[in-house]
Amino acid sequence: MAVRLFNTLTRSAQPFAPLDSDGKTVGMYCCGPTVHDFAHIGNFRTFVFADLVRRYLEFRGYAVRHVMNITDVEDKIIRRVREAGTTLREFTGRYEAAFLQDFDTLLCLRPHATPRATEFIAEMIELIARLIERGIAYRAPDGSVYFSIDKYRGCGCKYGQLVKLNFDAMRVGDRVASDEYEKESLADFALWKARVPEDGDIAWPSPWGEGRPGWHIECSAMSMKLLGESFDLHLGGEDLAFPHHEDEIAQSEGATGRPFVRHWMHGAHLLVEGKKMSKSLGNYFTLRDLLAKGCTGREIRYLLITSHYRESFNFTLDGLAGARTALARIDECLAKLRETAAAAHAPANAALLEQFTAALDEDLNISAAWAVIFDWVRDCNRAIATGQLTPVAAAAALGAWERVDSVIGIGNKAEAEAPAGLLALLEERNAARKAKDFKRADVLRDELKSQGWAIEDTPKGARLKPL
RNA sequence: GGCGGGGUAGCCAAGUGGUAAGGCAGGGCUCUGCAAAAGCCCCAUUCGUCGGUUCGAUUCCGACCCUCGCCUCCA
Repeated sequence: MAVRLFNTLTRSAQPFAPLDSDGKTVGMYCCGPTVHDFAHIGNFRTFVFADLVRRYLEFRGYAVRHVMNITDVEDKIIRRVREAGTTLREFTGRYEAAFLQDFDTLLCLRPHATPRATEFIAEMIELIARLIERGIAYRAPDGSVYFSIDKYRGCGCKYGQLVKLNFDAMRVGDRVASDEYEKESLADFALWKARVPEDGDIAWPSPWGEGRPGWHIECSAMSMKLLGESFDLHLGGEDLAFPHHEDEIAQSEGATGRPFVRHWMHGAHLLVEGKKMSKSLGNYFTLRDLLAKGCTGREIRYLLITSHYRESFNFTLDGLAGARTALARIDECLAKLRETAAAAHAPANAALLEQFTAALDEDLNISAAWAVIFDWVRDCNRAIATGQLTPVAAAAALGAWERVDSVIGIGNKAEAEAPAGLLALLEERNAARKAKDFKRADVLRDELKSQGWAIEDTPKGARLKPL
């Protein structure tokens, strides 16, 4: 049994096998954020998807080296730095910190490296120089350096590996014109952008004069520097397939003459309330907007990984409410398992793990995996309800859950401890109930409720739960 | 216009050439002083429409309708 993953290069799911001779080490690169604003929920779908890929490969025994870039120089950033009258570092530092905080909130594992574009300018210049040396890139009269798709093709390389392209039928829109500098050919793209007055002091020296890198070159330079000229996995949102990833392939393979990435994976976008997210529709949410509505990172993470990564997903506030209920069901089950297991120990239950693995091995069929998990929850609940679950069986179930959770990463709900004063009120209510003074008991229940705690009367006694 | 995804219950969402997972919502029941919480059970004769292939189609093929994305800012 092998992990099968869909590869955009072949448009089919294929068995995953690392390039490394040990068969264990995996290099994985995911296109990270452009730090010009707070990231929105759609951005995070991609990062949670990448986190899931990494966690699952680790679950399957691979040693993953996960790299995610931070794009901290780019047109929009430069404009906003100018508008804000601040420095590049100060501006991007603020949003980078916010991004990483959001990343943690969503319970994503931090990549092993998060290189900033501005700290790899030398590597980018070196890569561009190699392309010029090979005759694939050229310097335009304005001082910018462009990648020549014609020359690249002339070397026997293929442009258009990820997306089927028909350049003749391509619509030439306004956006092409607005990005036009002095390219030889329409499809050529910038490797190095010559400094213009609007750039202010945001520029670096290079053999071709002052300027700044084009957008695509950073990912080629940083991924190859940190993972090698050929590596296993490259991930990103589906919109990046063209031109960003196509151009990355061209730059990298054009410079090295070697295959760049073996396996490309693209996450689909999400809709919000059935529509494309847009500020004017009022369905544009940053993670922070959602947290302000009172939901947790854990709930958002759950919702983002309830559906398959290659399907567009409809993110709704209703769905978010449902996420809370669904997670509570899992939490309840786990709490009861822990109570039943007590001090017992046992190896992880194999049945759950087998089914879970079988589901995710098929191109990360997470929906099928959730079905396995919820079937398991129901089975556990039934066994507990009928008193048939032994402490050893409960411990085995918990052992398996721990493995499952290493992949889905929803963890355990933080067990909030009620303040002593409230516990005293709870005791008072218990006494009142015992004395059949239900009026008094209900008053105490309301009092606790007004302080944000609900009473749950269980067969084993009353307990407090935050509302 | 070119290319590529989708349309499965009230909502979200898997899946298969042999008769439809799971979650949420809803309904019933158990527990409870009552309630809440929790648990159990129920909940699509049917998979966008129309044709075709087949013993059999939601699944394969064709046409059509609707929808989303990419086509050099983009997760």
